[in-house]
Amino acid sequence: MMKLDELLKRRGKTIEKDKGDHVFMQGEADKSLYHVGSGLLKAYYTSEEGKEFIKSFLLPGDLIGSMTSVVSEGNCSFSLVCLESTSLVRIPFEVLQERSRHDLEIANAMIELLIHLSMKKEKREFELLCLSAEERFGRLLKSTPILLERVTQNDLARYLGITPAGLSRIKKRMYSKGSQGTLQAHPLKRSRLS
Amino acid sequence: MMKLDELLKRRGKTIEKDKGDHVFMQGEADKSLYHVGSGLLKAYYTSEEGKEFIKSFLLPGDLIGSMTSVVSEGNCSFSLVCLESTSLVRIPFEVLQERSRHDLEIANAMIELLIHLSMKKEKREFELLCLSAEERFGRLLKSTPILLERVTQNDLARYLGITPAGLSRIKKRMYSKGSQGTLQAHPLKRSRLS
DNA sequence: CATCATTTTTAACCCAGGTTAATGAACGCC
DNA sequence: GGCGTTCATTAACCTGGGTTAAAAATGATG
Repeated sequence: MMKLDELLKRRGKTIEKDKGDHVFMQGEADKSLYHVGSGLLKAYYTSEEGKEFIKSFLLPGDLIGSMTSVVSEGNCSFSLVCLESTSLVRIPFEVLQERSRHDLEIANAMIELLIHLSMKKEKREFELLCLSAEERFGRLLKSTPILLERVTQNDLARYLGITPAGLSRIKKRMYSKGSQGTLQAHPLKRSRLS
Repeated sequence: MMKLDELLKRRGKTIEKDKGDHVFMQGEADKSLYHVGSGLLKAYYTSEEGKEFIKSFLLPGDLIGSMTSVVSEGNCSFSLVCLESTSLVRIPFEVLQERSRHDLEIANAMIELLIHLSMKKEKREFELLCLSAEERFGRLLKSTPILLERVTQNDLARYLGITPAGLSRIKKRMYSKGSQGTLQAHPLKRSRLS
């Protein structure tokens, strides 16, 4: 992992983006690994009807690749856009691959990396398959409460696999359960961002 | 990939299982890679309330690992059970890891393998997040129609993220649409297995 | 601070799919 | 060939969440 950081530093290029800028878009041919330095991004699918489905949010330290795409013959299966001004490091996947081919340490760092990314996907798959939207929201509340203050309710809902109206109802349900029940203090305060 | 096959042959152990036998169960500490030689298996999560959610079906040629688990501190996050009598090759993940550490070719085969597995997860994630149960069923119908004749409607439904009753309704809906519409010949014939 | 744009919440209505329980097919076995 | 078992379908009822559109809250701006 040390070695991979080093490689990223030596061969990667730092990219600075503003809020709203895309890093890449669904359908493009980009195959790279990105390391988030600062800011906030969202990775999302766009359906044929133009609907948006959010795959994940990315925070500093996170890694995301456009190389495990499978839809449309190997082009990017999703888009990556900045929700805040963001700095990230990009390294083409070919570089990683080429270096892996004659550097054992790099290859093993890649293995570790891929396992790490796989575990994240596995977790997401589990949540989508096994949990209700309300349970997914509850988990997010515990694991990454920061997100609630930085993404819109619309994005939050699209990440949970529901619509903003649906999310509002869930919050209300949770609050009323919580107030006469055991938990939850204030009504998950409603406020806008930016 | 050649090298990995070879390693599997040399260091892997062949396992023969009967219908109903488990290869490993959720919560166990097993960390291995399995290669399916023949038969049919299902990988599934069991929720706290005891409900079953099917992660995937495995056919000959498929690979599945118990090493990218993330739930419960690294133990298996799901169970693997045979739906038919099955033959598979098991290789402990430590062996792969250990060999990767001093064999460049093996390490690169592992990278390729992990990317392949990641792509499958990515596809599943996409389907669960972006498609309706009916659309998921439609895709399965096209990509792996064989499954329809070899798994129960219950399992099929649990794979699609719905209940058997729900699946029946979807079939009926599709059939009636199809008959006065454009496609679908016979009512997706109803018959049992085994 | 009044207005405007944006985001969030609500409400009304609808539909997909859950739940439960009953009914129907197929199969295996005396 | 009758019987029990297992699996699949159906029906009745209910709930979560979609859809649309309106209302309320917030933030930005002159």
